[in-house]
Amino acid sequence: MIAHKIVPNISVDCVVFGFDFEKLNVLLVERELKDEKTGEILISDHTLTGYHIFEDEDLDSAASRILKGLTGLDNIFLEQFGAFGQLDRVAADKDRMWLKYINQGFADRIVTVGYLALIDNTKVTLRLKDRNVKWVPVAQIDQMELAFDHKYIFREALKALQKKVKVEPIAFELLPDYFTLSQLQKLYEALLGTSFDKRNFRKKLAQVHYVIPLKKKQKGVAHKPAQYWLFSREVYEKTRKGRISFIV
Amino acid sequence: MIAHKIVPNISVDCVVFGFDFEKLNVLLVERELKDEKTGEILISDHTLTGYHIFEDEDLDSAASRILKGLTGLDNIFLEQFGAFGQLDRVAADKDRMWLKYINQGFADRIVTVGYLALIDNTKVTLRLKDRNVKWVPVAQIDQMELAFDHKYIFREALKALQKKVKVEPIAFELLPDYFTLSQLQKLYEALLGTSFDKRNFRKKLAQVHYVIPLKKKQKGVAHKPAQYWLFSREVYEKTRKGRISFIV
DNA sequence: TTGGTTGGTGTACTTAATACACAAAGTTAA
DNA sequence: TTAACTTTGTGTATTAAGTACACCAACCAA
Repeated sequence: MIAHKIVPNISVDCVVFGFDFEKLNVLLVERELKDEKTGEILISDHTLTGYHIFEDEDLDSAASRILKGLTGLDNIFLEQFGAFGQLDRVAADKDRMWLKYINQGFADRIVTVGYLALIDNTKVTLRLKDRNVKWVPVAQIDQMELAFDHKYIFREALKALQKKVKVEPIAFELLPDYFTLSQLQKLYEALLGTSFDKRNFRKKLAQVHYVIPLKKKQKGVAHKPAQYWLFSREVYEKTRKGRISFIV
Repeated sequence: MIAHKIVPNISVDCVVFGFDFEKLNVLLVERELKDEKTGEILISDHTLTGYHIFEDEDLDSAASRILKGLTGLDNIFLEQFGAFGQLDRVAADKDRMWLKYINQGFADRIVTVGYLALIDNTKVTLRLKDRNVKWVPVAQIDQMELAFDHKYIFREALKALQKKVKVEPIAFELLPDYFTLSQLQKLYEALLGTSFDKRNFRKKLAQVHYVIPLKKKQKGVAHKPAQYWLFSREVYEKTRKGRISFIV
């Protein structure tokens, strides 16, 4: 493995969303710092997943690299949603202490580029050397303590996601290759924080041709088994109108 | 005036749009470099308006500063639409030559944050010391030579603008405080590259309460004078529904 | 066999989108 | 002063989409 030189004042941060068929979750990394002598816990909170870009890589590549490291997957949905450069974004005492502790030659002033990542929970087992990674329900983030300006960045990511989901069929990135319509509806409800009428939701889907029924059905469930459906990006690209929309 | 230290590898670029009641224009700065001895023209093309950020300012402040210098105005509509960090974005021969010539200690690798700016043409006279600034119709940009990756950045800006305009009432930023409905329609047509039926366009506007008729009328025009209207952001904020919408 | 659970469907009503044509109010030029 | 020119401003009929709402079907478990 080649050693890459980092750019000390530019990073990317990925806000990784996942859906567990119940609620929307974000991926956070635990951050803990103990006093070497006393064992006192100096820092205990969470961060988004991010790192500095390398001298020899693009922004997008840096984000892909980070996600690959985290999930083992390429081809994850990944999209910029903003750049964050507030003067004080890494200036809190604990954050300075942390940067000093990890001591990797980062600058005092860091601009970070935020990436939205949508992943299919069912395909992935997370890993990150030496660090604990976990899924946290988005509704809980407000009560949590996050490093740097990561809470702000998370909120912007969520807003961007909610906006985008109304206008483009990206929600499917959060589902397995095939899924039931109830799962899809629950996902939209989780994403947008609303609820839909089942019949109307399905009527709307019927207008669209890129959600396609399979022959397959659910098995082993204690109720009428649901049909599986699939999202076809190909059909979407071919049939999309200039108009806005799809759902709400 | 205090001397600010620049960040050598981070800049902002503003894509400034204006509307002349006929078509949509972008603001470009002429870039020319002559050989000192022979007088031969080495570079002759255009750039967007941008500059490096200072050590002691935010990204947003940097963009505001640049626009203030250009237009004399604060309170211009200004919004990030992307960060650009391709490895080769400042690597073309002429661009390297230019950076060497202006010799201000910029880095080889520069990440720039793109800002969309919408300005009311009627309020502004442009200025930029030592440089020619001009409005260029967006339709012409494809045939022009632009510095760095500025053509790409411009295209991304236009896409972002077109997307946004369908969903938020930002087009009004391009018009004077009061305007006729035909002007508004022409603006939407210019922005989206489509055309609308006059009656349907007005019917749609009538559903919305934030475009408000004034008592004033046009004067001195060689036809039936049109009524003036005004956009009220206040009414917009109060009456907006969660739903998407407004025009096309 | 019953009860529990989720899946899947249709109709009536309201609201928005689209297509389309002509008289009114001003200026200009003969 | 009149006629020609130009842009403004308006309404209706038709089609498409959004909304509100209730019940039977299919499977499992006990």
